[in-house]
Amino acid sequence: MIDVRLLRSEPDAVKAAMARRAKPAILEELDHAQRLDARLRDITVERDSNRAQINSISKDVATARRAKDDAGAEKLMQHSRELGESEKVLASEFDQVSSALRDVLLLVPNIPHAQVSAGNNAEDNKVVKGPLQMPAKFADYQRVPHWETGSALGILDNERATKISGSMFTMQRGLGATMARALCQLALDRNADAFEEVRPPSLVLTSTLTATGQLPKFADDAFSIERDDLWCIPTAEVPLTSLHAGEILKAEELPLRYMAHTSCFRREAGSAGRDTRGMLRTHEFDKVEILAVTTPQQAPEMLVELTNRVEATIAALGLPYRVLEICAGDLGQSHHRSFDVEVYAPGCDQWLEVSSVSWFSDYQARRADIRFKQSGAKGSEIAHTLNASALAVPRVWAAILENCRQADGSVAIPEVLQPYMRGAKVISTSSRAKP
RNA sequence: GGAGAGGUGCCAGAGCGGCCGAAUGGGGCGCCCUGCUAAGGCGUUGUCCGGGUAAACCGGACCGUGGGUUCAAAUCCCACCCUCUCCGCCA
Repeated sequence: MIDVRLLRSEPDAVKAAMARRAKPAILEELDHAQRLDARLRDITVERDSNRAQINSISKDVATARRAKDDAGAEKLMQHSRELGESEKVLASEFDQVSSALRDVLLLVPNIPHAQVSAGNNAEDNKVVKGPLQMPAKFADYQRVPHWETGSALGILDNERATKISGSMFTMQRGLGATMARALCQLALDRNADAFEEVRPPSLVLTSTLTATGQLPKFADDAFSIERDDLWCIPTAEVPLTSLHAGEILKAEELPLRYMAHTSCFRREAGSAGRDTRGMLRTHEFDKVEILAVTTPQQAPEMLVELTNRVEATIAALGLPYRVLEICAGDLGQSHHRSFDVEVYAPGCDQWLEVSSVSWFSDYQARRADIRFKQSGAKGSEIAHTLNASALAVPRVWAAILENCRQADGSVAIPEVLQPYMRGAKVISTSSRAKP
């Protein structure tokens, strides 16, 4: 959520920055929010002074009662009753306007960082690094989509996954399943030097999913368990961000760094029928997320650190990759600035987004009410949050199957993964799981 | 799932419907005393919103959450949430 006070004090600057998102509807929302805010302040002033009168009369009533002046007390009470009536009106007006304002603000996206490049959509995102580790030429045996290699080797069994759970679910088997787990272990180990490992709940409250920005706008993208009013997390970002919701942290404790390996659940409502083969788009997948809570000053440096960490893991796997900066028009709802790391998959001839490294400024923290306090200082400030996929399993798994496919149809396991795979160096038909 | 107890400030813990934003103790911070330490003395110690150019200051809100009663609610009533104990069930 953006700061209403900023909209109040510098509306033109806010609107100019927001216009870069290239979505005119946002500017209308901002106008609407401004009008509601002005109205809300008028009501607040009136309501508070009305209440002040009631409070003061109540004290006078007590004084009169003590002085045995019942007639005087009765008169004061009568007056206060009248004020009470107008308070009821003011209070309901206040509730109405403030919840209307909140509803609008929840839909308003974050303000893009000044350095975010201009652009209207994904086409305008610029490659800021790479491609790296890209061979001059791919062999024909690398030009095989992972779903073909996966089923030939018996490590991807989507037919049965679909039988069990319906479309867009996948299942890895044998060394395929082992490799999925190995990737997570690798990502955790590579970040354990600075990030505390957390195993958070996978089901969360509506308020938790609202804090990170998925609700109310993107309700269709999340699985919900209506009977219990719970939601399946689309990413560990959701519970990790809310870890400190409603808390006031000490400035000297920051930055806080957390990582978590969880399943992620996505309805992919807008993408039905897209990327249906293989593992590129699925309802459930595993991911290791890294997340930081920082002061505003620490955030830019953290953004660089997270990007470096994500990149280093992909580099260690030996995969071809590049880094893109997301332009203003393609920036996610909650994002202040972000970079995508993409891996090239020769079999399906696509650059696959394997991580989005994002800085949310105070947008999520304001929703989640995460603050920090400088020791000795009065008051508190809203914290900043940042996060990244340290490693999202399916697409990296797919990219390995395609990049590391050998002439004989087997897949060479990247060296950094081998220690997590009981020493296996290659996945071949001879290591095939029984049907 | 059943029965009972409870949720108050950084912590512990008190709180007849008005004099309670809240006693008291501990902790933290500041000062004093002391050669150092210990002990002691005095003071101070929440968050949010609005007004004010601003420090001062003024008004409002907050005692699990949401409603209600009342001139007035931490205190009374209702619902919900959470925690603890016991029973049941169980990976």
